[in-house]
Amino acid sequence: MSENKGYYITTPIYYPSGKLHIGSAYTTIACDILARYKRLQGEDVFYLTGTDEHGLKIQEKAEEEGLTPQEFVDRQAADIQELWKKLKITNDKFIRTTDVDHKEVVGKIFEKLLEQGDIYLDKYSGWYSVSDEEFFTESQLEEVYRDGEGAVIGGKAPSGHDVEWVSEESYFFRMSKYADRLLEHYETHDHFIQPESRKNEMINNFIRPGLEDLAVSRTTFDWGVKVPSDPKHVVYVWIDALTNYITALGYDPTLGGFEDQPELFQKFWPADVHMVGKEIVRFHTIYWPILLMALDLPLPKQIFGHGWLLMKDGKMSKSKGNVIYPEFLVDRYGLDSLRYYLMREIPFGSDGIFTPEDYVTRTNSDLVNDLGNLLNRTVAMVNQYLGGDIPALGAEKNDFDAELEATAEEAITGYTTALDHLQFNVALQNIWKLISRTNKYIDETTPWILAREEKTAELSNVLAHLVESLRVAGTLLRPFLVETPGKIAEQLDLDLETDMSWEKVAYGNFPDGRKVVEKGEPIFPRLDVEEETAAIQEAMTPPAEEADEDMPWNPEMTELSSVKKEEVDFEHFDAVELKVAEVMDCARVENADKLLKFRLDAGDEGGDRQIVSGVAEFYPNPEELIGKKVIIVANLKPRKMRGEISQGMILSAEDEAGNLVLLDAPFNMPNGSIVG
RNA sequence: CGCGGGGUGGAGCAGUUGGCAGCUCGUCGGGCUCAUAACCCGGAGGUCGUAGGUUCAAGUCCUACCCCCGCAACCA
Repeated sequence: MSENKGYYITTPIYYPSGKLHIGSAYTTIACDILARYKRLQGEDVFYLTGTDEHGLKIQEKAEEEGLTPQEFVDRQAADIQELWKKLKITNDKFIRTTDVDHKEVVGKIFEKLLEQGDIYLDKYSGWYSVSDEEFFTESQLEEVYRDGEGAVIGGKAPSGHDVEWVSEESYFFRMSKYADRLLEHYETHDHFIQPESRKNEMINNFIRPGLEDLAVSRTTFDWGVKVPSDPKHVVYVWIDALTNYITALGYDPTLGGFEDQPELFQKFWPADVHMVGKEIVRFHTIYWPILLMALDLPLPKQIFGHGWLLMKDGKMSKSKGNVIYPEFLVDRYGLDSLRYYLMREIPFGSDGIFTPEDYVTRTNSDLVNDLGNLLNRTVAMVNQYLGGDIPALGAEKNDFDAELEATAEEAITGYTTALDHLQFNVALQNIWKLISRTNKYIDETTPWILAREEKTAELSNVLAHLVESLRVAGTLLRPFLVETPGKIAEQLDLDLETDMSWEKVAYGNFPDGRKVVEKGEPIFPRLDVEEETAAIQEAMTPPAEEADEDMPWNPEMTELSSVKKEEVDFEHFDAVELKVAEVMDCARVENADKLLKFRLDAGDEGGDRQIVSGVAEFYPNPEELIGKKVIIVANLKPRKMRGEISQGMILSAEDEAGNLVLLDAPFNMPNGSIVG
């Protein structure tokens, strides 16, 4: 804090292959609050967020939509920036890995590491399937061919395609070289990884077993930064994406060392906090620091791996129909309600559960009842009893006053410590302690009785305490809520920037001679719990596709949009042999959660065949399937799974939610009947 | 014995170095009337996953087991 440096905070750069859900908004809002908090305290803050726009998946997505990758990411990045605008995110820069200067520096960094010998060219040896464009390890192969001496000489990929031993060129980063230094850094920097528990996970699972050298280039796709000295290679995500944190500040390895870098970089690097989701802690606490060591740059001060926002039925996913998008909540309830909920409901660092009901009740009880109503009743009383003139605190202090003031002081210190430790929910709890105490104070001092009895001095003192509590609470809320503090200021005739500054946060700084607004409008409208719960629920359920009713049906006009795979011609399809088979027996496969093995009569002369299928979770009582007639792919190449041979595949249907059902064949069809 | 997280009043969670089990919501009863059916007070409700053990004392330490959730393996 005493350093003469800026405060640098980053979110991960998001992968814009689809629409961002509320989880990314959660991270970004958290960082925004931290950024606003530090700015409020007068620190010079640089807040960075952005997008990671390269890679195979983007290339594919773009293709699907008939766009070039660049067109695709341009649109996606614009959408995301639109969202951040909507959430009033105060990032100082939005970096895109397709930015020209970023790409240029990535190339330079790669070359520098290559020159230094940290990156070397080698063969990525493995079993490669040309049609899948994918490498497999031996254990991943469906089938392994061996020669007379037992040496592996070939095999088949899970897709059934032949694999060949390919030594694909790839550049590698020497991770192991830096492992000891990394461990030492962990030990000497207690707060490097937060929360603490994630640190041991990293050490035990990844570092101690030994770091493997990291493949940092690919030749299997080309949407990315080309390696300057070897352009058939594309720089893979590690070096391309992680380096955004330094390229955003203008880092350029060809300029020289730290002292030769641009001012912006020298001012803000190393980052104070890299905020990341727990799923990418590993990349940020192992690969990234090692990369920085290789570049001879200081390491970030802290990596904070926060938890996930889960839904009642587990992880959010489109197929479960439980995805909630932030836009909806903002449009319906206002931005502050969303920001409040996210930061209040989830202890930062662990997972939290989103439910529509929670959202509504939390908003009602905290924002509407406690805070909104407190402001409303206070303003009403000042108007009714004092003609709107805000009084000064009385000279004498009774016990109620003292207790209220003490609570305010505690709230301020509690809030500060909490935020310094990134405990957003605790910080909010502290503010609400003050708000609750103030509501209680009204009951204790009963200003309406004081008014009736015309005890003007006492009454003024009480009301002065109310407005002052609101001023303090409003000030503390400034990093969290973007509209509310301003509304409080407005109703209490305060200037947000001067009267509600961090310097004046301490109790007792309410300026003299102010007047409340004549009619204090409620700042948070009350929500109807049932109605709103239902509304959110509905927003989470994907709408059914709407049919275009105006046009007469013309099948030729119909876009076959439900098709995901490439067209096949008839011959290829005809190569597949489908048959009716009867389930003679069915049981679980040992040591496998998802597998059932079926003994099937498919009319084979040699007897029954066995097929292993990953449907165990949908058929908890496998024996019930006995006697059922199913449809199988009869000429599929046999393969072993968990040691059990599988001679074909049983057809099944799967809905969007992942529910799976085996397809029935009519009972009167004899076993072995051809399907086609 | 693959790795990790977790099991605390109806729901969601706190519980630091072992010392009478707390918070928010809900619920029931009361108070108040300045306020957005709000606010304030009080009650009911928990053998802290199970079984052992250490201790004067265990949600908190030790052992075993059960269950849930991620990841990994495995889903043609």
